[in-house]
This record gives sequence, C-alpha cells and structure tokens, in this order.
Amino acid sequence: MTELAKHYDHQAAQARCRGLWDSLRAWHAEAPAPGTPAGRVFSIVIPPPNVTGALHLGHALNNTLQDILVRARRMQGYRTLWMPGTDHAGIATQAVVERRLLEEEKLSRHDLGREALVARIWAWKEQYEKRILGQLRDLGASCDWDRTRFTLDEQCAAAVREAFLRLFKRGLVRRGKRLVNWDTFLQTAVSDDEVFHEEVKGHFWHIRYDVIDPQAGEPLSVTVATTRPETLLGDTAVAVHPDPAAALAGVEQELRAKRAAAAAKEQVAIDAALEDLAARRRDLLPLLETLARMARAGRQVRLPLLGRAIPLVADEWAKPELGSGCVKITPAHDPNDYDVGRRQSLPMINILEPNGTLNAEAGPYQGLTIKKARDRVVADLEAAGQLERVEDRLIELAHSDRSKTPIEPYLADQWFIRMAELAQPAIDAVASGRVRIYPDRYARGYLDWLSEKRDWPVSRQLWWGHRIPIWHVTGVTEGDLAAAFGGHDSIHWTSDGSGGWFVCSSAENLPTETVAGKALVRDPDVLDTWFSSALWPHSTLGWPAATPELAAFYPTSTLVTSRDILTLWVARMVIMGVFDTGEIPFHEVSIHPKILDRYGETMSKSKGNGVDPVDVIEALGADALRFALAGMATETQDVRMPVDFQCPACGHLVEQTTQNRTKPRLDCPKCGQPFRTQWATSEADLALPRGPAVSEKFEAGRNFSNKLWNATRFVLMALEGGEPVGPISADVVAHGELADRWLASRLASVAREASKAIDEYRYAELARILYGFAWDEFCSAYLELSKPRLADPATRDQARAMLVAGLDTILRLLHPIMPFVTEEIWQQLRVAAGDRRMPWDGPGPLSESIMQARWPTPPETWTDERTERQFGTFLAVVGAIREIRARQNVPPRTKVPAAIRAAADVADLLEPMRPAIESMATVELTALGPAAGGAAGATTATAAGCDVFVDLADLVDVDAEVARLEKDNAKTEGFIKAKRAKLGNETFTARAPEAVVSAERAQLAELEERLAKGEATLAALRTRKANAGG
RNA sequence: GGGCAGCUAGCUCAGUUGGUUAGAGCGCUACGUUCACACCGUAGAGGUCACAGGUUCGAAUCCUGUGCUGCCCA
Repeated sequence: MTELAKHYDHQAAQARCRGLWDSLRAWHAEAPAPGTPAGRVFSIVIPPPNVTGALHLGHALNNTLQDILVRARRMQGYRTLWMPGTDHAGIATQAVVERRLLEEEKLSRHDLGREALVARIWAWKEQYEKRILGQLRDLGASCDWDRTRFTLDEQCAAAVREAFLRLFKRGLVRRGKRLVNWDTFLQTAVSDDEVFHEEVKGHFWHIRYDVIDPQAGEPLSVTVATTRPETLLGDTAVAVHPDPAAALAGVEQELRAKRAAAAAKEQVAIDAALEDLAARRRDLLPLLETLARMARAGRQVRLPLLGRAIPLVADEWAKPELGSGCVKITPAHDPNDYDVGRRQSLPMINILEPNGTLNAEAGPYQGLTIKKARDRVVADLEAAGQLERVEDRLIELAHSDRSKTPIEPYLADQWFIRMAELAQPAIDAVASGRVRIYPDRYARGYLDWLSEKRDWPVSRQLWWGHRIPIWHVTGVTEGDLAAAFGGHDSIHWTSDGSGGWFVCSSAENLPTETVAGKALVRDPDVLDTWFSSALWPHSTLGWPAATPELAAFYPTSTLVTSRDILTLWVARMVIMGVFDTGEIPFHEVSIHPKILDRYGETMSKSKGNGVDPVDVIEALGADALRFALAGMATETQDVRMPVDFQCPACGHLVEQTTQNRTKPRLDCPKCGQPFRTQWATSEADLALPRGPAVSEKFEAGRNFSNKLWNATRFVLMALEGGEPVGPISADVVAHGELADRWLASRLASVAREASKAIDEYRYAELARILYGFAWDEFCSAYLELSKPRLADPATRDQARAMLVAGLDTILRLLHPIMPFVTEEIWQQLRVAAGDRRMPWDGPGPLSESIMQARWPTPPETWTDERTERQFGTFLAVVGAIREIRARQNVPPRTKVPAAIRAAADVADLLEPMRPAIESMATVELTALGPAAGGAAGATTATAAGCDVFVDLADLVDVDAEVARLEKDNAKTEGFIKAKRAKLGNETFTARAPEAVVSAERAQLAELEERLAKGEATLAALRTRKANAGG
C-alpha cells in the first residue's frame, strides 16, 4: 500500500468526501410510502440564511450544530431529514440592492420601477444563494440538497397565500391606522426590531404658543419645548397635567424614598432635585393649576406660524416636573403624542410625504425636506418672536437598521394580524412542555413576549416579498361579489368599513379583474418577511398539500437557533404552525450562543468584524472550524473570538481592531507587503493577495485532525503484513490484557457519554470528551502501550485488532463533529481492515461511507470500573518515573534502573505491565513488589500508593534534589496542618457525612506518610552529599 | 426603567445535585527531532474563582447587595 502523507491534507480530503457523499446521496431522506411506518424519524429545518450576503461565523456555528445532530441521528438509525434553504429577507435584501443601485448607478427604485427592481433583486438572490449553499457544502452540512427551498419560491408562496387566506377567513386580519417607523429612504415602514438608537447632538427649542383671548389672571402664552420644531406644523393640542400638584407630590415622594436608600454620594444629587422640585412648586405650580383649569374649560392656544387654533388639553403625559410642564402634541408623528391623541380624541395631521418631504398640511413649508423645514421653522419662529430660547442637547435618535437614515414616526394604514386568539396556543405549547427550549431559561422571554399579544403589523411598503393577497374594490354590492366569486373556496371578502370591500384569495391571481364593471385593485404592499419564515417548517414540507413528507417529518424534531430571534421567529413559527396544521412545528429548541469579536461586539457585516468561514475552511479545514465552533457552544454564554488577518506573504498575524477591520487593504507590519481584505472593491485592491481573517482558536481543531491522521498512519503501519483483522470478539474484551480491557471499558463509557451529550445538546462537552479520549487516552496511552506488544508475535494480532477497534469507534463518535477527516480515514480503514466488524454492526459489509455507519453502542459489559482504576495506577506509576527523569534532566533515551514498591495485590496487577512500564518510561525495572526498594539516596516519587525509586547514581544533581524535596515537604506540611485543623474541628466530624470525614482521615494519613518518606529521603541525600563533599 | 446572562490562569473558556490540593486549549519556561505525529513528546510555572456581606462543619458552586460587561424588552 502507499504510504500516507505525514500531514493530513484537508483540502484534498474535503473535495473527495463531498464527491463521495453526493454520489451516494447519503444526505437524502426519503419519505416512506403512504401507509408504511416511518420508523424512528429525526428532522430539522435549517434557519434559512438571508440572501442578503454571504455566511459568517455565526451561521457556521448554527449549521455545524445542526449537522452534528443530523449526522449522529442518521448513524443512530433514524430516518433523518435536514431541510435546507434560504430566506428572501424582504427589507434587508431590498435595502442592499437599492443602496448599490444608488451608489453605482445613481438610480432610485422609482427610476427603475417595480418589475425591474424585483428582477435585479432576483439576480442578487441567485448569486448569493449559490454562494451560501456553496459555503454550507464547504462546511460539510449534510442537508438534503435535493429539497432546497427558498422562502419566496412557488411552494412557499402557495403556503403563504393559503395561510393568509385562512387568517383572513377567521377575521384575524385587520386594516388599521398605526404610527409606524417610517424609513424615508426606503419609503417603507420598518418594524421596531429593525430600528436602532443612536445618540446625536441636537437642540431643545423652547417655543411660545399664545393663549387665545386670555382672561384676567391667565397667562398670555404657554411655552413648550421640542427637539423637532418642524413637527409643530402637525400639532393638534398642547397638554398640561390635569392635577399638577398631586403629580409633583408623587415625584417628591419617590425621590425621598430613593434618597433614604441611596449612598451618601448620590444623596447630594437627590437633594438638588428636591430643591428644584420645591422651587417648581413655588414658582410654576400656580401657573400649571391655572392652565389645567383652562384646559378643562376648553380654552385654546394659537399655533405659531400657521395660526391654527388648537386646544389646551389635560393629560397625564405632560410632566409638571420637566421643562415648562406643558407639552405640544403631534399625534401623527410621535408615539407618545399618538397615545394622547387617541385618549383626547384629537385630530391627527400627517405633515409628511412618504419620501420625507412636507406635504400640503405644512402650508408654506410644503415640499421642503425635514431638515430644511426645521431650519426655516426655527428662523420664522425667531423672526416672529415666538422662540424663547435654545439649548444644546444629546438626543437618542431612532435610525433604520437597513438604510441607516433617521426614522420618522408616521401614521399609515397597515395590515395587522390579531394575536389575542393566536398567541394562546403558542404560549400553552411551551408552558406545557410540548415544545421544550434548551436551556430552559429562555422559555421565559418567549412567554413574556407572547403574553403581551400585541397585534402583528404585517404589511411592508416594499417590492421584494410576498405580495399581500388582497384586492380592494368599491362601488359594488356583496351580491356582485357573490356572483363573481361565489363557490370559490379560495376567495373570501369582507367589508372595508366604508362601503368598499377587501377580497382575499389564496390563488396567485383572481379569476377576474373586475366585478360589476369595477376594477379590483391589488394591495401594493408585501408581507413582513417573518410571515413566510413563520411557515417554514410546514411550508418546506409541502403544506397545504398533504404530502408524504409532511406526514413523515412534521412536526420536526429540533430547531437549532441563536437566542436573539426566539420571539421574532421561533414564537411565530409555533403560532403559525399550530394555526395551520394543528400541531407544534418542533418538539425541541436548542439555543446556542452568539460569536462576538475581541471587544465583545456581535459580528456583523456593517461593523466589518465578521469572518468568512471559507477563510478558515481553506486555511485550516472545515473540521478545524467545526471542532472549534462545537467546542465553544456551551450553555451559558456568548463567545469571544479575537480575529487576526494572516499576511499572505509572510504568514504574520495582524490583530483585527476597530481601526483596521473595515479597511479594504492593509500593509503587513512585519514584511511590509500589502494584502486585501474581504472589503476590497477597487480593482487595485482586488489585485492584491487575500489576507484571510483567522483565529488561533481553530488551530486546535486542525492539530486534532492531524493527530487522528497520524494515529491512523501508525495503525496502518501496524496492520501491514499481518493477518487481516476480523470481527472484534467479546471474548477478547472479557479476557484480554489489562490494556485491552481498559480500552474497551473506556470506549463504552465514552460512547455513552457522547450519546448523552448529543441528546442534551451539550455540544462543547461532546467535543471535549472526544478530544480528551482520542488524544490523551487512545494516542498517548493505548497507542504507546501497543508498541512493545506489536513487536511481540504472541501479542501482535490482539493489539492490532484492538487498535483498529479503538480507532474505528473514535472515528464514528467524532464523525458528527469532524465529518471530513473521519470519512477520509474510514476510507483508508476500508482498504486495510475492511473485514473488521464491531459488535454494533449489522450483518453485511461495512458501509461505503462513515455517514452510513452505525453509531457505536458498546455493551454494558464492556464497562469495568476496576480495570479503569488499575489502569490509572499504571499510568500514575509511569508518570512518576517520567517526573523524576524530567526533574533530574535524564536524557530521554537513557535507560535507568528503577524499582517499584507496591502492595502485593497492586504488584500483581502491574506485573503484566512490566514491558509497558519499561517502554513508556524508558527504564529497566529491577524490582516490583512489597519489598522493593531503592539504593540509599535513590530519587523517589509516590503515585497511587506505590513508591517509585529511580537510582540515578551520578546523574543526580544533589543540591537541586535537596532543594526540591525541601519545598515539597514544606508544601505537604501545609496540607497536613490544614487537614488536622479540619479534623480537629468537632462540628465538622459531628456534622459532615461519615464518608467525607473518613476520606479526610485517609488523606491525612497519606499525607503524613508522604512527609515521612520525603524527610527520610532528604536525610539520606544530605548524608550522601556530606560524604561526597568529604 | 424591567428581565436574562456573564465576571474563574496572560488569552478564550469548562467546572454536572456545595465535599480531596479548581481544570482544558492556546500562550509561556525547560528539555527532546525517538521509529504515527514538531500541526509532536515529556515535565513545569501560572488562579484570594469581580467585590462585600450572609447561610453552612464546609462555598467558585446557595442567598442578599454592589460594581462592571453583554443581550432582550420597554
């Protein structure tokens, strides 16, 4: 056979493995024929990545974890489906394409028109979907690629229309006015989740509104303050608190309570606030009381600039403790004012056009942008003498996450889905445990959010998405509609409340465009992207059709997702899944952490701190990436991932920082060569070599792959020229040598632990268990031990068989985490040990791919705690000898004599391990037993109740040994002192469990013995030194 | 403002119902290219478990409070 390369070549292996898996379609899941039992089923739908852009490390994590579950279940014999696909991500994708359109062609979407823009976005989608699916395949994701879906494809669209129609028929869809977050750049409403707040420098303008016909004792004007003076054009009232005295008293009471609990330092500030409050009561309260009376009397003030008369109203939104105590009310352009407007039945005047310019309501300011209108309004107020003063102030300003432009609150007609009825089943599903969330603390956020049952605004003024399947028609009668659409189960209509009709259809188009000569006008809006996402588990399986897939794979088994979309997505899937199918969409939800950068910030495209997983896959391998990600997926917290750019010229690592992370090119500080980053766009930059973003975190995984590879090389060399390895017999395990029984026992425990970790979604633990076992136990211990046995014809075959068994089992257990290297090795073993058979294998030849191999389920009888303890003693003895060698600087290849003093039973156990000890510790054992001892002054160590003597004769550095022993003994004395104190404490001995107390006693005895030995050795050494010196 | 989480070695993180002398990987130090692997081996150094109280025979672990960080919701 050909010699294996010394290093594992991940690039070649990845290509080979993907080819094999594709040719076998090993990732494919077939639904059983109708009427036949499905057997054990495991199904997952992928959280569809947005086609906005390429995948980053967060996606790599999410998909690695899913693949771990999927590959493990497949090997465990489940009928396993992993449904892949992507999300059209409505606003996000449209925003990206629109921004590019503007930057590159200076065109707006209106220049292009609806159809052309949508065509552009489809082109973008094709490009990124391809890229994303490619990245997933590079990662090793074993999705059923034949089933790939897209949230906007025909199948999903049909599901969306059907689901919407059903909601419509149930009266759960309503049309209503709502103050929305208006993005004036994209000209659409965006959800609260798509808004971020940023502090910006602004001003606080104090404006006087004149009182109309002031009477004796009444003020001539009231002053209000605002950060947005142009909104006064839409004012419909000025509010004052209905009972300012009581409000002030309430505030004062709160402050006093706070002061009583506050630290002295804070009390100063509170005292100042209290003084201010007292001053207000003295100076301002009488005026506010007057204004409250005037409000109740229905008095009015005159709106500056426009001259409109608007009422004074009494409303608790006005805070007497702030500013002038009065506040202007602009219901159509401020969320709080909107509430006041509803409470006080005020008119709501919208002063904005969708593009952010002022409309006719703004009178002389019509046509101006908000910014220009603001300047003009301020100037005019000043000229009119209505501007009292201006303050500088920092303002929390809402921005659109998509366009990065300021959000304008805006009153608009929207479609809503009523949640009152829909939310309850989704709440019950989690509360009752039918849907289980891991870790379970996340259930609370889910329940809290749903319990608010706020209506879901689902319309978006976008062009990219599922068009709302509603048509509007006026001037017709219900009879006309019945005549046109009666008998169509797919069509339903309701009154629009003002004489017209809304017609909803689950078909792509209505059978007619007019009713009684009146045109049906389709709603221009599209649905919130989360609407189609909410249907993902059942729409991908073919709903509303009763497909075999839906029958077999729905409800799905597990949803794997990041915690931040628990409400946005997970909750809505439960809602819609239950509504549409009557069943929950998944039984369990596995929540995983987020990956943060070195500053603890979330990775995002806009920050430029993301990492392309393909960088890592190319440089270190998909397995290295997956191993590292799995190892980071703990239950508790997010993970920091400091990232470096790797110089392509010299390999030097350049720390990624806030300064350099968005740069298209960087110069290597070591070799001076420039390289490009993922942000390069200019031709000059693109011509440079790429400096991939990497992290040392992935190197452990790469090293691990290589370790496995080299262990394989060793095993294959051992197999060369020997008898073929047949089935692993139970007899071998029961009566084999200690090392073999130990390995079998460990394989059994590790397989059990690994299976449990997978069941409980403890991915990091899974990685740790397997890494530790493969490296420290199989490679460092068992493999080393096998060396002398392989040299002995009497023990050779047995050692070979167990080496293969161990490696085979490790490969299978590791396959879900590291599919490529395990597959590559599996292929090697098929050649070298193709006749092997593990007890858990069925009849017939071993599977062609490890993907289809059986998950290890070693029999309980393999586990033997006594054997594991014995083996522990052996390892401890070897460790003790090595320690002596290391601290005395004995050259590694120098064989030295050693003796082990051990109790008879222990010595009996160690006896067969003689060659192993000699080989692993490079010693020659001169004695082993209760009477064994060393020459005077021999260097000693104690391990697992055995004393190890190594006679180094002249090799010993006596001074160093004396110093070390002194330090050691002092340390032991410290422990003894602590133990004696503990055991001398009567409450401890009386109250602690007997087992704990006796363990402490045993330890004390052991420590005392150790000290005695240490002191004896020290004395002997001193004697020797004195002799040598004399 | 409310909620959740985190604070453990230089860095990134484990630590299962409270119980030996708190662990891993990377990094660091010393020694070693030996026949699977220098992407390696052997050994070592390195921690007042954020801080302050409390419960307990015993606290990284349970309780209370404080500080800082992150996220979610208002």
